[in-house]
Amino acid sequence: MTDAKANTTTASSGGVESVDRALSIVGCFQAGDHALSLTEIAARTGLYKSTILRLTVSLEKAGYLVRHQDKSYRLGPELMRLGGLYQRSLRLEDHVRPVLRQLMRESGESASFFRREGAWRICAFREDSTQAIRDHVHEGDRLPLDRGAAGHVLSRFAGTVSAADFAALPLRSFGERESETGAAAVPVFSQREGLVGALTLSGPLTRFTEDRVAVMAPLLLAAGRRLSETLGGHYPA
Amino acid sequence: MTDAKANTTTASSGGVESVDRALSIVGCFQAGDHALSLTEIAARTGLYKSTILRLTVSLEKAGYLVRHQDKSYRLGPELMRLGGLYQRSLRLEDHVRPVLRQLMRESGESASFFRREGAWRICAFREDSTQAIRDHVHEGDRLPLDRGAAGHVLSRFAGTVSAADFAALPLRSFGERESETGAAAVPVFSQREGLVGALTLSGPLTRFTEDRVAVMAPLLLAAGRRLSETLGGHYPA
DNA sequence: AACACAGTTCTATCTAACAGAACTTATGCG
DNA sequence: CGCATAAGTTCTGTTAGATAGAACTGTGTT
Repeated sequence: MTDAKANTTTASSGGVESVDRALSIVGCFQAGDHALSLTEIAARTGLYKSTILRLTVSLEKAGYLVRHQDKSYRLGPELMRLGGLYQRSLRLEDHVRPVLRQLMRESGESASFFRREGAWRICAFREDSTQAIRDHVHEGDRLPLDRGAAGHVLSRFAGTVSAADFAALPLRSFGERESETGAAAVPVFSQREGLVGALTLSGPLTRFTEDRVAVMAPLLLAAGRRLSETLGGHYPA
Repeated sequence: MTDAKANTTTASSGGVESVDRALSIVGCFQAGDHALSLTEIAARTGLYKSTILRLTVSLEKAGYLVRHQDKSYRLGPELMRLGGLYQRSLRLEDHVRPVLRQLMRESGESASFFRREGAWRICAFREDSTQAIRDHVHEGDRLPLDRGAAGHVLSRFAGTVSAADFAALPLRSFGERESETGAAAVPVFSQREGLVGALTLSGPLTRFTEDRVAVMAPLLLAAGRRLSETLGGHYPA
């Protein structure tokens, strides 16, 4: 390898450059971006506009992007199909959703299920509270692993776990990831994978006081235990 | 090289081949496929295994695919993030308006989009015909749910739907809600909500004869299907 | 009218994507 | 148990085709 232009950000081996670039275009859409202009995409990715124009033709053909009248790019419907497929391929969903729904009904607060994904946690499933004031997290959202009740659960119950760890459940957080939000969370285990995720109840701090959380605790623990048993994992007796 | 101009034959033109191929790998996952082997992917896409191996490195890096212990490929979590983003970026209006405009241009009649609202239906969006004689409904108008083509659609396609229901599309009404007005309507579905509304063409009975409506029918059906697909819902094949 | 800026087209150059053979594990089957 | 066959992986010479960047068009602003 005669060293190429100074440019290459990824540099590292393997893969196909044009594919990396194309996916970086899709990837530069972040929460809140409804539409991005060619110039904006060029700024975010560092690619030449002509290159983007070429790559987006392929992305449009595949339905990953849609170009609007005003020349702006938006994400395309194929992503929804694939996102749905991904979720269903984890058959977790069938078991988790009913539990979330029940948790939400019993507690009145939003119930979510987080999975670890590298150095992050993603909200795999969620049942929103029906109350007017609630926290806003959506399925697919990626949150930090080191903040929030669910984050702590995914960190602490990843390896071998002591009885003391279970005694501390549910793990709580108050105004930690977001200043106005509180949460309580428990782990979920399966037969084959061990820790698969964290069940959490979350909402505004005004409703997440120590007292209130103490009421939610047994609901969460029961749900975590029940779901884990369904998946073949188990809590200590 | 010699004369570049001549070589316009394949004309699959535009786009980047390696990106097309990479996306065809992701695209070959269909409902029910939890995991695909290298060989299976090669069979479905027609690509060489070595090519797939190279391309999948990029797809894995981007989180579009995950490779399991057993060497099988599964869809990756990035797809869920993007799918979620897509759904939230859906502003119903952005997708409905262009469809209405096209419907109106193709048919020459006023096109409207109705949503159910309790025991009523309201005209959420509308594109008026340019003809001098036309029916007069405005955005925001509240009409009865039990009269008119769009009303019937919103009633009949609300719950579970049979193939026979689809065979009857578009639903028609002649001088029903208003003595001088006729209409034809089809349902629109989305991924999450199911039935979201009804697309309708309406105008004076003098232009809404059985014959004329028969001409509009395929336009409406195509529009309903297309819009539904954009929103992640679907018509039966 | 002149400017600035977004989007688009075009092309010579040379990278890096490709096909296919060769090789190394796994899996089945008699 | 061992032979057969298929799955997965690595390697390489060739050249297709992806790239960078200049040039161009169109649109809105002062």
